[in-house]
Amino acid sequence: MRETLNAAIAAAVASAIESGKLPLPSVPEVSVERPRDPAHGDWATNIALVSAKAAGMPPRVVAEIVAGELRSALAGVAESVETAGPGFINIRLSRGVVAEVVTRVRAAGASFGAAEPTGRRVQVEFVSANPVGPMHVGHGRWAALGDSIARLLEHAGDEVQREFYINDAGVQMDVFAASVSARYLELCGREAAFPEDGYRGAYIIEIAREIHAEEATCWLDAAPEAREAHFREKAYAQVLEHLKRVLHGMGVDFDVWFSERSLHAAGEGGGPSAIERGIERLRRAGHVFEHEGAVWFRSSGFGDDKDRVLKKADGSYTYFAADVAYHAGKFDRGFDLVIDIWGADHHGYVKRMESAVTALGHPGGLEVVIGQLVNLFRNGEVVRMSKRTGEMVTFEDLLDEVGADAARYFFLRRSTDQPLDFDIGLAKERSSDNPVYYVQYAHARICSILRKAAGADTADESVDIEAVAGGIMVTPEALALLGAEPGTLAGEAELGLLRKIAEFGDVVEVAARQRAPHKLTTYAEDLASAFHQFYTHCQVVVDDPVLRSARLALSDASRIVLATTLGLLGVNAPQRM
RNA sequence: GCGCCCGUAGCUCAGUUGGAUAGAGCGGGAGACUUCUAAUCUCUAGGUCGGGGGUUCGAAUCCCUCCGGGCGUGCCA
Repeated sequence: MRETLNAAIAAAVASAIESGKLPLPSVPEVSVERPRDPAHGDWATNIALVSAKAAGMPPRVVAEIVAGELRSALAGVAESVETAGPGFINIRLSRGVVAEVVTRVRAAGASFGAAEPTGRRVQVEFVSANPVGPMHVGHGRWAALGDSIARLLEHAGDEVQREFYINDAGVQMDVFAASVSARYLELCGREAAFPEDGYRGAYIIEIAREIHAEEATCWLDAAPEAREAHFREKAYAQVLEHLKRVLHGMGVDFDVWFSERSLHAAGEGGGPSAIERGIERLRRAGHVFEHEGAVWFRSSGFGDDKDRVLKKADGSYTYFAADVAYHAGKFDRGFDLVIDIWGADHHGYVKRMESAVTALGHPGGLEVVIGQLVNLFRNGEVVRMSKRTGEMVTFEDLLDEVGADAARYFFLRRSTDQPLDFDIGLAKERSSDNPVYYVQYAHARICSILRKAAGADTADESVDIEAVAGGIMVTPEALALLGAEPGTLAGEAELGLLRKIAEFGDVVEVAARQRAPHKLTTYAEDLASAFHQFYTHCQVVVDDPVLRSARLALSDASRIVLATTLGLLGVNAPQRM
């Protein structure tokens, strides 16, 4: 519809110019928008305001001229074309045209609002936690965020791969192993000094206990190096298993789990490692220099504050060097766009990574989304956590308590760059205060209506909703009954719902482009609200078979869009509550 | 000091990249179930969009400046 109107407006302006009514050198950029206020119609254009100056005429006069042309061009499509305010042209579509969206939604089903395949290959990398402990709630937010962005991009036509980068190289793994080792020795009844900077969480004891249960005391007198090397792998495997299980439990499954270690390992036939080859690439491009015994990347040449070390004076590589190699590899794998989702505490890292990707020959190929942190509350009270003592509410605890649907929904409800206050009490509440239930309830209500329409008990779970929905037959003439009584509560409720459904395509497009799933939760709540109003003011299963078919079809279209929206959020759409 | 993010109703936040009278939920006040789920709906109160300049037909939105908060600023990961 947007395209149709754009074209019609451009043509109207062109014809006004041609007939000499409008003194303009050329047709300006046309844009139509949905007015905030429904009293302003379905669509509005500011074309007259934009071009008034060039035409040397007051905006309202320009608007009148264009509106005159538009009226005849849009006969049959628009019910009215009016000028208003400082010079807007408001277009009100005829009811039949507005109601067509019901047919389009029901024909498209879950793919309503989806774009044609773009052929673009996108990788979304997210969570990417150190495998040395349980996920915290921030990881949960990033998991929900990354997965939903991936779903949005898929809906927008991209081919998407989800990847988890496992930081399994580096000193944190040694600290981890030493911590487990100390707990193991304690379990064996031996005094053991706990590492100064060790991980003190109770989960370390759990891991040690499992090893102890399996292998008893056979590592008690082993050389510390051998013991820790063994424990490191055992503990790593356990944590990785935990990560996969928790993520799967919330509906997040990765295509690739990428090990940082593989970047350090020698290449084919003992050749240079991926890290060494990555540095070599930067060197060949002329962006590497040596200084004070270290190897540097000249990131300052790409807008970074300062240059960054790749290889330390002691011969080891920085985390950044591994990341350079890792990102080089992503583009080798053929991705057109690489999206990284990082916690806010890493935002100082963005510039250097972008610099490296540009230096590798992929300017603009990397996009970093920064996810702000999560503050946990319980009924208004802050939940205190201590990193030092390891006391914390893990993400798994949170999932167990509030469930995957509420967790995902709340994580995605705020814009990405906004810190999130997560209230556990509210997320569990089964009331109207809780937006996730509000939205799901609208979906369940629709299913209940469909069951009734099929002549079944409204609570009969064995009813196949899709089959019932597929059996609803409706004619364009019937659909034109929707909103046939504007000004009445029923008529306005029907029109409001139709308009909200018609917005969906725009919402998905913007949410995908801006990597902003929170626009989906806002939309979901608006759509649910529009449906609840419709439900209150309009009896769906009425005696008149024509009106009934129209309202059933509208309910069904609402159901489909509601379910699709929730699907993009990764939240279930229950048929009964 | 420098860099990034944020500041909108009592609270938590939207605001479609410059549009019309700035919105929603919660909280406050008043109402609606013989009806397809009241986990719902209706009405009402509440604002110098942190302050001040600027850009223009038009600014919460763009530019400058100041105030206030968060994070970052390692040859750590």
